[in-house]
Amino acid sequence: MQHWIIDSDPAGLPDWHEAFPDLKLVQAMAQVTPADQAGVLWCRLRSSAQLAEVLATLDFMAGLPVVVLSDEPDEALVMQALAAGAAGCCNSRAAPEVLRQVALVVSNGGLWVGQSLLQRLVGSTSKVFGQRPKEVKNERWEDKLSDRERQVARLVASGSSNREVADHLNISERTVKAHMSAIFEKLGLRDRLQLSLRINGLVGLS
Amino acid sequence: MQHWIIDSDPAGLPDWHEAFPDLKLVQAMAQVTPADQAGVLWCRLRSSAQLAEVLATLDFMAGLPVVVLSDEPDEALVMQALAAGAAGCCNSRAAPEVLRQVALVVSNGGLWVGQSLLQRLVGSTSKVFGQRPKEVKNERWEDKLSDRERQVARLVASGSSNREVADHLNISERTVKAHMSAIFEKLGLRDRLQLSLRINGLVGLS
DNA sequence: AAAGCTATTGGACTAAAGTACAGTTTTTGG
DNA sequence: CCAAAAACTGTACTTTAGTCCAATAGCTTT
Repeated sequence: MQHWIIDSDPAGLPDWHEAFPDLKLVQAMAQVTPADQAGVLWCRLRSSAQLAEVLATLDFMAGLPVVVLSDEPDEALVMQALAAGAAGCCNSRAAPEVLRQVALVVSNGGLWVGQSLLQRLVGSTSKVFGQRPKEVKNERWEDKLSDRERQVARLVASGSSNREVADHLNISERTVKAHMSAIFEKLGLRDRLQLSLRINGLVGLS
Repeated sequence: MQHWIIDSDPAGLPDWHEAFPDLKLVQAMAQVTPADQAGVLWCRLRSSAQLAEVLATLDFMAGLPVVVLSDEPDEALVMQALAAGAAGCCNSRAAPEVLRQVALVVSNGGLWVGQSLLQRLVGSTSKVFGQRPKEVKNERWEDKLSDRERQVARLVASGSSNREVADHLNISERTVKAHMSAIFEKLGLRDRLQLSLRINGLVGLS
């Protein structure tokens, strides 16, 4: 899966690189060479004026689903983007795992709609929105792990082998294993597949 | 993760058992013993009149998210269910992998909204809805696998080990490995984690 | 300063996972 | 009926994954 991110800032955001180690960060549409394989095209909007420009070129991105990244997304923007053919719209500073989840959904033909928007669409003060999130927040996996463990967990959950994680973080494979054991212990899991389900399980609604 | 399904039919549907091998199928609310661990409570509606009855008891199901199963779900029903505190509503005859995906979403505090409803909520004839699904359908993983391979793939993708799959299907572990090799070959994958991402990747929108 | 958590790594080991090669039986379609 | 595909199984092997025991070093809290 190939990820193209278009942003006027050549450095992009750190989380992007963590979310997609093999990301291609470019400054203009023209630099996007439509690969034959599957992928996602992300466009960061620096101003709302840019929206029209971006959406106008969506048609040229033949196979790739397009996700709009905005620093201050509002619901109107999301609606516009979706109506114009984008597969989703989310905050530029979304956590790496959220970005990966968005990628999973849109690369399979789905649409990504954030929970806040969905809440307005449904238009009710559902008990679920009011209550469940709190219960769940008490057992967010992120809170149980150290920074390094979280980093390892994300890479593994996205399909990397221990060897690949080790190379990517410049540590020994042995250390990766140590982190994995700690992760399993802390989260009460059995293996990396369960970890993936735990981390990627919260998909579809941000 | 414990799954309780309430249905007046003591046998339930075959797909339910395939989706959740360790499912607890009961005939009445009273038979649901709220386990301390995480789980999902599924209620099958046999008539729309049952809706009020079911929703009235939602409050008693302390920790468990509730998903309404309907043989003929319509958008009004889904809206009612959500507004009353249900975490989702889907077709009783949904495919096993869809059920599992619903489970993943709701057990993590999310809401499940089907694509058709979302489409109406968004209220536009988005290009994404019109075009992408067709492209994607040409490479649906289900179409590339045999019946048995599909069955194995689903179990593995939901976190089962080879041994567990073998026991569940009453075949040798060796046979499971054979199926796995065939699956990897046909789908061009490397290991079971990639398979899980491929299968569970389409999450959040049915 | 001592205690505790985190990051790091090593050796050694057990257990799964995955592959290669080879074979039988059953099912399916022409 | 025959051919092809699918299902099933075995032995043997290589590679990952995961665990156990042990150790060093940095950083934080009491």
